[in-house]
Amino acid sequence: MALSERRKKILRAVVEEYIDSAEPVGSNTVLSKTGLGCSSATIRNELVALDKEGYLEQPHTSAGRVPTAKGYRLYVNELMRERELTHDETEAINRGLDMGGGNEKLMDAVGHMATELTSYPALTISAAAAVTVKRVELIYLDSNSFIIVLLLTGDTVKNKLVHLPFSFSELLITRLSAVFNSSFTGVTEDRITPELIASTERAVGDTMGLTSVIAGFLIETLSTSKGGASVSGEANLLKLPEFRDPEKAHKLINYLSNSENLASLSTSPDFGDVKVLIGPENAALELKDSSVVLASYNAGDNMRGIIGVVGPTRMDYSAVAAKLAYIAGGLSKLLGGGAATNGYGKLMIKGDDSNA
Amino acid sequence: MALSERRKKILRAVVEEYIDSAEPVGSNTVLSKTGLGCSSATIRNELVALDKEGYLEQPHTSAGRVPTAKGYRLYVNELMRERELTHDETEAINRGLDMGGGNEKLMDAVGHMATELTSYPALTISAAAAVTVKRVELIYLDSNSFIIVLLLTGDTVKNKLVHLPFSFSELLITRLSAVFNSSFTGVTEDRITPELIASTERAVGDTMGLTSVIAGFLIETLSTSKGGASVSGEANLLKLPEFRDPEKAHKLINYLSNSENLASLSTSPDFGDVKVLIGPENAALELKDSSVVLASYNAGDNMRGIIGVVGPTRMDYSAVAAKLAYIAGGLSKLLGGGAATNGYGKLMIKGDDSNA
DNA sequence: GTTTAGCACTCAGAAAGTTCGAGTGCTAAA
DNA sequence: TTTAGCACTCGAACTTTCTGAGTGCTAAAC
Repeated sequence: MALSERRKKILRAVVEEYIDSAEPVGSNTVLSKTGLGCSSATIRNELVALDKEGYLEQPHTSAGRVPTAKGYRLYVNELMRERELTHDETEAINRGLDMGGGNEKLMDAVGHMATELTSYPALTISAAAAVTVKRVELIYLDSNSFIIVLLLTGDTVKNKLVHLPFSFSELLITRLSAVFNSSFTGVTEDRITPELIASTERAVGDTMGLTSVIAGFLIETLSTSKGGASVSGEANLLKLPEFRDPEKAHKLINYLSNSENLASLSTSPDFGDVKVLIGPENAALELKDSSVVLASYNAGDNMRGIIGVVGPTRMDYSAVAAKLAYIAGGLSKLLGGGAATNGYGKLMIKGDDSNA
Repeated sequence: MALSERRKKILRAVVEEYIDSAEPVGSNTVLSKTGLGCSSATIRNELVALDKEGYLEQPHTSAGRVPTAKGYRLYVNELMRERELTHDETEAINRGLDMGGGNEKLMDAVGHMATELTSYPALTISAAAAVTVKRVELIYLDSNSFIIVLLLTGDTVKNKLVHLPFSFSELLITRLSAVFNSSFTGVTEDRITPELIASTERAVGDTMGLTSVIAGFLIETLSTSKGGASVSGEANLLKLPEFRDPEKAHKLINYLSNSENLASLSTSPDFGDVKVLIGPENAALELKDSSVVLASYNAGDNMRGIIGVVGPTRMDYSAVAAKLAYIAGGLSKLLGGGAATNGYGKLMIKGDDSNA
């Protein structure tokens, strides 16, 4: 059953007020916020109705109302006013994205920026469908050491300095370089078999195991480059009244510091959209009292990234979603070589309605 | 004035009990801990004396005693029993150090290990006297892009993929490579002047500004490689009773998350030793209620690193110091190509006695 | 049927009061 | 110098009281 206009207005007022104050909202507050031309008694009647329908609840009789997850859901889906970013905000984001640097550094910086902008912990997740090596370069340093440089899909560059206790010739390194470029490029991790390594070893006449060293680094690099997740700004939780109990904060922070947990957040197939997961909509127990807002972006070369923030259910969804959408749009443009499907920074919220 | 044997025993008992329990220690507890053959009244008399001399204090009349910074200082300098690491502990550390990986990754891993081992936030700081580039390699990819690979003193390798909106020849890249290797190696950041860049540009016939791009990356790399600091495991503070107030934890975490703050901790010229800074001995206001334990190591090539932990003044100094000393020793061996001055893992505590 | 004034009622949280006991300092005797 | 003994202190925990924001209901007004 659809809600009357008035009830919607009231629900919106309760949600927005509660987001601000973190305290149960009473009928008088609603009255003054909505400017509805009726008395507080009327509002109370409406509140009872919203309560019955499950959009609001009371922490205890004779307290004001607090939105339920269902209430937030409706708010996010229908009631929320789209928040335009200020010029300063878009400027700040553009500047932040501009600073270049390696891929990982960029993600780090983006995470910090999201934290800065929203004052919630931010998370960045990236996942590649299939990473392969595009180019292998070996740099001979001296008879005991050389550098491996790998160019991966997604234009990430990885390197490693190898130092060995025995000597080898520059010629061997050159030969290895050529062979690796012909046999190991465009190949996914699982295709680098012991057999391939052994045959390469024979082909190049490597009796010292250099081939395995290099192949080992390839495998390691490919497997660690498949994706990653990190958080920043966890300490911001401590400022929030819902985490007045350090125990609670600790639990959530612990959960977030495990990158496997984070990675599991990325399952949702949203692209170019912003996704909001409210309280119990989260699969993880540790997030049942919190909300997560995620925006995904196209990182090129079949890579997909997600940037998000975690906060209390009482979160300024509208501002957070707008900021993340803008950042994600910028990243798509920067990395994916094109705008996101919905256009750069266009806010298009898709919720998880399964629980609503 | 030197303390009598009995008073030392009592002081030690108070400190160790308080480290354990975080609660003021009474005369009866001391009695049962020391097994001293006297009555609690005698202990009380001694406690009053220790109180008068400034080693202990009472949170309020009729509470037990708590060590002062001076008390901890004496404990650390004279009373503390050296803690031997268990086989499991040394094993764990050795394993942790073994896992190789790039320099930064290693430091990250070491920080996490220190956190794991001590359950306090750990910090890693590194500082190089003068970083220079040992070798420059340019890898031509296509007419619009190439990779810069830099080998720095300390055997760190840095790279960057450069993508430009105009074409250049492979020949130019090769020439640039040669010139950079001859003119820019062994040179500190401040010696890379606009004049040098301009003359290089002329020498190599670069009209497109590639030289500046590469030199810019050199400068950037040299300046960011001079040192760095990072923290891990901040959330561990939340478990401690002294940080029951989230506000307090937040302040400290904030302080620690600023790497400049961390860097300023490294001023103390200890080498191969473990340094303990107790509460007010810390220069920073934010650390006045906390203690910091630092161990430094030789990272080779004139680089010096520090690994440390931050915790409440009530910290198990002996265990923490032993663990850090062992880690630092291992790092010296691993990176510096030799044992620390005091031998691998030998514990040698040097305090800051200026305030004692 | 909807709205509103009016009022009794509820209940968390603050404030004030009470109890409890660990631990003290002091005294006087050993 | 040590110790038994004892009055005293004071925070922590628990109880009680007070307060007021906010409710739900009723009955009259629109």
